[in-house]
Amino acid sequence: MADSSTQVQHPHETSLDHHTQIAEIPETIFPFSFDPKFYISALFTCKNLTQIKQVHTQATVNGILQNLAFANKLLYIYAQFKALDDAYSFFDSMRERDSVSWSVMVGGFAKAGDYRNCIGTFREAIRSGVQPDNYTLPFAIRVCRDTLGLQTGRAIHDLVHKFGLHLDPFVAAALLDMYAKCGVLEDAQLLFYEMPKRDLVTWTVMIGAYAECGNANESLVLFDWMREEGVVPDKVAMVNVVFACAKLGAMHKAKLVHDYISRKQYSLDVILGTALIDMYAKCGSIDSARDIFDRMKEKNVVSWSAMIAAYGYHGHGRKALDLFPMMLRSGILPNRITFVSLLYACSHSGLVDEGRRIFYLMSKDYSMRPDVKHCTCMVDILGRAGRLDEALELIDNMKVEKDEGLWSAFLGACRIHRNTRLVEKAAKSLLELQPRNPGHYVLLSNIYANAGRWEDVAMVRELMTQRRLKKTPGWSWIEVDDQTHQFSVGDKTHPRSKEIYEMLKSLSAKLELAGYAPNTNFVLHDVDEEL
DNA sequence: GTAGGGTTAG
Repeated sequence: MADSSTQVQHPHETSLDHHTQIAEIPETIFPFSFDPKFYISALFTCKNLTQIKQVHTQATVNGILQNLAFANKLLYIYAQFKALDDAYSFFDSMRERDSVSWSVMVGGFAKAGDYRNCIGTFREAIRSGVQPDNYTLPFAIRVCRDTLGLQTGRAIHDLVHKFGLHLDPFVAAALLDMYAKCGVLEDAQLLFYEMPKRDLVTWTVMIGAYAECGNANESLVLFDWMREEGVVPDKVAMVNVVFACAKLGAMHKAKLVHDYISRKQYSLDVILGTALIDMYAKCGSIDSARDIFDRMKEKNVVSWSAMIAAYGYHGHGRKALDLFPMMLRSGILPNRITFVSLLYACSHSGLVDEGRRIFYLMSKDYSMRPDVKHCTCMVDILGRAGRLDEALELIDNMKVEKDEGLWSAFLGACRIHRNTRLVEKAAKSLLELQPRNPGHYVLLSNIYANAGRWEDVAMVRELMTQRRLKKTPGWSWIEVDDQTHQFSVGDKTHPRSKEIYEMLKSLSAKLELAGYAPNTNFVLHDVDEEL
């Protein structure tokens, strides 16, 4: 293999600058050259696949392919232009490959979304005895993240340890992200606390990981800690912090974080802006959300959908619907999520006809076939309005697979309208769909209890015991004056528990005096301790 | 030859 620096220069190109030379000649004519650098420059001026192939051909004729630096660049350019077939067939023909060649190939498949070939090539690399490096590993790990391939991810983590790369910031960040998205926060924590030094991206990923896994409080703790260690957050870090506030629903924190963003003068780009809209809406301030929305210079379909959804869960169905034509006028096309948000807004404001219109509009005008989420919203809209038969008809005629959420929506409607026959049907469908979910058993048992069918209650309870299922109690929390308080059913752990129960008692008494009769249908037999 | 970012039903 000739090294380009020691190779005798060809007389034709002695004093030429490669870039100007390429720019000045017609595309189809290539001068003779035997210098790989010349071909590498040529590759980076290519505007399309045809030009790349011309350089490839010329390089072949002049024997440049033997040069590994050139060959790797050629691979890279093919991958950049998403010509993975060309890249791979060339890769296959290479007589010599180094870790760069492998990582370009693995990364090429990863970026093209070809997960199977990405992991396949990675495996091939390991088998062929190449040392995986901090370039190749993150690509393979991110595939595990995107495919939720925890098992493969763990196997790769073992490899990482074997090669002593677990403290590399690129590798570690990829692993943290993978564990968090696969829902095993503990694994992410272990690795994170093992690291003596963490860079901004590592901190950012971990902040996002905690929020993602439902521990947004810890995200904010990490955010403070990160700054104490002298790591300065950037915009991407702030998006994760904002996301954590949204998850937490804590207005006090939300304001602090927004103040911080304003103080640091991070410009409100479309992503940070959208995250803030969502945060304010979920923390209860629809006006602040709208304020951000109005101040955003650039808005895309995600920002519009976020604002529509925000009005939706604040019960402002009309305002949500009004945004739709405005969005269209500004030249933004709706996506599937926009329609979910619109339908959701209808269901929470009782807008039956509008919901129906949107539902038909999406397939008629935008050729989008409603998926199970759209159908669930529609079932919810019809069901809440008491049109249970229509809702059931929609379910029966659905072409897409039915899931838990769909049956839950239907079941909710049946309970509101006290339709015992349909309630049972829905609960049984749920049970069939998810036989390991203890919640569904409790639900069915409550329904039987309600109807006085005690034998059926016993049967369902027995089934639960047999299958070793136990319902885990839910928690709720509320933020008061920068303090988060959390509660569970029958919970007496709060320091002011006594006062809280007394207050509840007096509230119930007042409600009763005002003529309110609580609907105990829904709570019957929910918790054993209360019986 | 590398990384981390926003919206969605029940």
